[in-house]
Amino acid sequence: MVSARDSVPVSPSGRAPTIHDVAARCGVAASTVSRAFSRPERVNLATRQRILATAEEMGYRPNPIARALPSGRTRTLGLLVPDITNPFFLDLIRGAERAAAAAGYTLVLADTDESSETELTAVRRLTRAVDGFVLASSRLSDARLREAYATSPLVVVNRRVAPLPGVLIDSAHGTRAAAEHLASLGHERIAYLAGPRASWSDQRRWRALQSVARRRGLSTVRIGPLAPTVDAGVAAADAIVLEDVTAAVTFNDLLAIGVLRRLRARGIGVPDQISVVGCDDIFGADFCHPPLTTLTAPIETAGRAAVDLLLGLLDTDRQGSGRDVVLPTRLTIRDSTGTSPTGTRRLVPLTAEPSS
Amino acid sequence: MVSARDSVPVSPSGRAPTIHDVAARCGVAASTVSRAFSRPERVNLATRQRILATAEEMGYRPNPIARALPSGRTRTLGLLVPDITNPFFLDLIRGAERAAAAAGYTLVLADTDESSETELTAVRRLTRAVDGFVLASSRLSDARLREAYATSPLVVVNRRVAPLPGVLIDSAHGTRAAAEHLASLGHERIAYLAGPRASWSDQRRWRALQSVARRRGLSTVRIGPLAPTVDAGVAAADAIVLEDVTAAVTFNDLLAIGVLRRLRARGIGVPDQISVVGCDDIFGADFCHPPLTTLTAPIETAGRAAVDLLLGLLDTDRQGSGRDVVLPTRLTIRDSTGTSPTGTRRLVPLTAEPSS
DNA sequence: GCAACTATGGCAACCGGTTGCCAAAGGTTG
DNA sequence: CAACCTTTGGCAACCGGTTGCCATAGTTGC
Repeated sequence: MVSARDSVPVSPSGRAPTIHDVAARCGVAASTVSRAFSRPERVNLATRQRILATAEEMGYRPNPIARALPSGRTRTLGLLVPDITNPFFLDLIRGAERAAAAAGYTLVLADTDESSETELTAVRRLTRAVDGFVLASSRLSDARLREAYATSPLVVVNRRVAPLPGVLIDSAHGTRAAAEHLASLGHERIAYLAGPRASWSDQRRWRALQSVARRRGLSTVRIGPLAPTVDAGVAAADAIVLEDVTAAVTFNDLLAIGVLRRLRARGIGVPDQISVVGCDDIFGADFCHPPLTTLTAPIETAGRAAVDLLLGLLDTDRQGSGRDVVLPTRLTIRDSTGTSPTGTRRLVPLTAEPSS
Repeated sequence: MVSARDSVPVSPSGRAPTIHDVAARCGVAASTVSRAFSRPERVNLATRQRILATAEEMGYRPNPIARALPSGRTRTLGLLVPDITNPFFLDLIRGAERAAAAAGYTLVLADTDESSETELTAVRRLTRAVDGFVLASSRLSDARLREAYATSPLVVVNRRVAPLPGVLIDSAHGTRAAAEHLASLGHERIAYLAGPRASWSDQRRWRALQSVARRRGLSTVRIGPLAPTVDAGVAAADAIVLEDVTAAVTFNDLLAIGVLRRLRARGIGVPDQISVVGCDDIFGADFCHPPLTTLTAPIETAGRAAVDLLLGLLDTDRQGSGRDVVLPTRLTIRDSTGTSPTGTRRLVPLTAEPSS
């Protein structure tokens, strides 16, 4: 009714009202007020309503810090990414934030700056401040990760480390599809622009590419390791040209976009002279020029899955509800790939893969 | 020396060691251990070193929650954005995260989903969990914002609300430059794709555009309000065509990219038939097709400035160290603007602006 | 040689909630 | 009507630190 009442916090001291202020005003004990909020069935309905009304009137809000102290649970999750600059992580953050919000959790975000030092420091600093961690593309060693896992619940993304639950975007299948796509377009020599040395997905991708290359009699050349950035792609484009390939598959879209940019600046036509395949399908991949053929990765889903996995770990009821989550990629063909300028279009039918 | 020692936490109970465990092991009181960390000069050097060594050996880490309770300071800042999906906020988050990290603060991120309800809930939920807020493009009413400001330190971005410190990216000057640029290319009828109704910058931009239009004798048409998304841009492109303009200025780059995409799909040449000017220069604006002429906004700087302003608010020593921060935009000319297909190229010299 | 001062460490209250345990009140059953 | 059960609320300890105040011991000054 009185608008001033529910907007301005009423407290004796002028500071935010506490459970004790409410209790005093209601003539009950603080514990009863506490229970009125967190354990309604332990309090008489009438008493409870009186307490809630008074609390509302006084503008009382439970202090999350005080609440977290006895329980040790903050309803907060830590998300650590190596580089916020990378739009890949934008999608991941988005998915994680949504899943966290849906479960009533808050997300704490930290950029580890591609440094395992910084990452470790961040984990230590946050350790009792959050209920668990999602480490995306962690730069920590396997040993360090296991160690951290002993201390707090933790899920890794894009890593496979023995006992830790992880979310993996497996581009092996997608990479094979991309390689077959290139082979069918007559490409015979393909460059692979490799990502960071420690990357699990980089290894998967390179192996998948090679397996198709062997079967199809293509030759491959690996360029890298490269930082997963546009600038590195710009620089690597020249290396591609020197290698005299007709197609390039890149570790991620940022590299591919860099390559596109540089080739364009040099007047080298894409896909007329060189075909380019990216990976991830980040924001921008569909409207760059030419629109990028890429492996579409369910990044947002991965962020969501990581948080769900972590929440499962926290929930003592359904312990170990699931270990790893493996998400597939699929090939999205746009305009950056075309028939090879040298080879003739191969119309070899795709052979069924051995199911090993 | 013994590697197991500094990695495995040693505690009597099996839980993480506390200040009391360290104190017991050292034969001192808990308060002394506390002081050894937070008030070194109050403890004898020898005692202190003994305590630190023992703490290290036991793998003791201060509990940030327990630390925050008496002081009320969590060394954590809340950053609320209406839509993480928007790359504009990616840059803002990046800047904010960096500034926070540099000051030893942690960032809590929340997406308010373009809803003032959600935003208010998030503020309330986080209120005692963070030391202050950065509200980016807040959807809250002025009254609510002032109310929140009474409760906790708070900085707004892209809003101007009487007593609250804010960071503003003022595109008025940039918009005038863009309008002059279009005028000099012979455009006489310009569409403006408006952003959300409540947007402060949207109003600034529209007014700046109109002021140049009046001076230059151009006609303008306002389309919107529009959601600041690619999809809205796609839809708005058709409206632009119907309006029979030769140039369009958009509220942000997402809209511009949507417009570009749709015009391309319809076979309408940019800039041959229609020129497009975006705003913000987000990731992707330079490699879309054609590369977008846009107002480059120092978004990351804005994020950084917002956090710095907030930290200044928290720091009782240098209270009110600065109120608003206004950051300018500048016109970045790329390939989405060109001479008007109808008008002849105007070579009217730019008149000096009245300095009012 | 004694008063005054300083350096150092301990005690205990406190931050704002949560929760185990107990007591009082009221209701039920035989 | 007594024995017992259930409901409800209070007391007090606790979560893990921080900090004001005090006690002790050692140092300095006169």
